[in-house]
Amino acid sequence: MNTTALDPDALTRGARRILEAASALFYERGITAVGVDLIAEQSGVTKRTLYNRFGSKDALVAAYLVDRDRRWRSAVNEALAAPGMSLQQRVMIPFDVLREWIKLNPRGCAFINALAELPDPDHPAHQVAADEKRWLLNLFERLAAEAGVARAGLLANQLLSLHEGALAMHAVLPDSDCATSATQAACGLVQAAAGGEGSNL
Amino acid sequence: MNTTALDPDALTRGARRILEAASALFYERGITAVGVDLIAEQSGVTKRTLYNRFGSKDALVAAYLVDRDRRWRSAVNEALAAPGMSLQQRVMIPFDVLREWIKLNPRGCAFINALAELPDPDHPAHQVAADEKRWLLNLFERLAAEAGVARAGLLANQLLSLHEGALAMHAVLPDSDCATSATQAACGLVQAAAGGEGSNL
DNA sequence: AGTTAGATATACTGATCTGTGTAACTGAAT
DNA sequence: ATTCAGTTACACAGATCAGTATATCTAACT
Repeated sequence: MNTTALDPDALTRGARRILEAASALFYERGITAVGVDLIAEQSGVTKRTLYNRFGSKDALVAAYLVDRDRRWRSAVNEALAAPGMSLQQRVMIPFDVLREWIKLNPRGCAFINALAELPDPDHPAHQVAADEKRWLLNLFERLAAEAGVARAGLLANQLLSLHEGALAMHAVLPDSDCATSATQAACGLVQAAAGGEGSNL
Repeated sequence: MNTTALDPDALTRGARRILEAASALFYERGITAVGVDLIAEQSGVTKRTLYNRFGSKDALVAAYLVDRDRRWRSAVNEALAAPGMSLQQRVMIPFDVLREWIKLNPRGCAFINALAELPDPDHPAHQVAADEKRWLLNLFERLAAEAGVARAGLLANQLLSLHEGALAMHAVLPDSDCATSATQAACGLVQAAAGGEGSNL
């Protein structure tokens, strides 16, 4: 009920276990296909506790997406904090994170998948998904501008499509290794836009 | 029941109306969220007829995806038949189709969306989705090879990610116009890979 | 010691969903 | 004229699902 803000450590023990179980189940099996009874059972918690903590399944879905967004941004921000990278290499960081991320998340983008099941634009999931993509888009633009790219907004759009496409294709054609080839393409686009000539891969 | 092959015109009047209604509803609202009662009502046909024609909801879902794949391939093949295009321009044709396609299909890729809701890898939808993506991947590779690209397989992978990413992003950030910027990026990649220098956009 | 928040246990409601049973109707082809 | 595939109308079974009711237990904080 009070978890709308989803303060990182402000969750009770039960709420944390519910969120962990729900995250795994929602991502692996889909949101509509997973019932609250299964989530309660998998998290070793009563359904009553689930409703006491989150209020409704929709609110739990929103909490799942917000938490996932938070974890993903943490991974990107952590990689951005690594020292000794050129400005052009820094633009590529989301792709470096992506290649690791898909190893543990082979079912594509959780936000795209959630929107597929939740057509109502007023569902909180839509805002969370849009925020996540816009955050990455803005990050690409900022990093591109810092690397001296003239039309950083355009390049950011292109890198976003490459990034999201590679993530989605891994769920359908995991053998095609789109993440690696997309990284190479992104590298080429960045170099062309920045006017450089060194190779980063 | 006999519609597993989905012969184009071998459908009865009722079956065709069911498939049309199901296609619109599944794409716009999601598969699990749409019940067979609603499909029957929207198509002006009895639920009994629906089960007589398609046997089960899962089979109807498979027919929906196969039909959609067929319509999309027709659009691409039609564009490929247009005369007077350079070999490099031909590699870009799926992107030209995409920019038109998303105007009537703003909810992203129906196959990606379906997989999000159907985690069972044995569901026929998985095969249909994989076939659709592999067909486009092979088409990109063939067109790239015809345009004189050396590593056509690598370029095809990159173009696929760009294409699918733009399609997916249109569902989340429709204002970002990823289809146009992705087309430009694809154009640049094709030119760089083919060693040419003319602009196609 | 007493209060209180968090959690347990279990049964239940009401709605929805996929799929079936049965009987009758329609229209076209043989 | 008869046959037969396609369809209608409608009720119903069986399962699942989100969410609630009620009463009890536990552990920490004051």
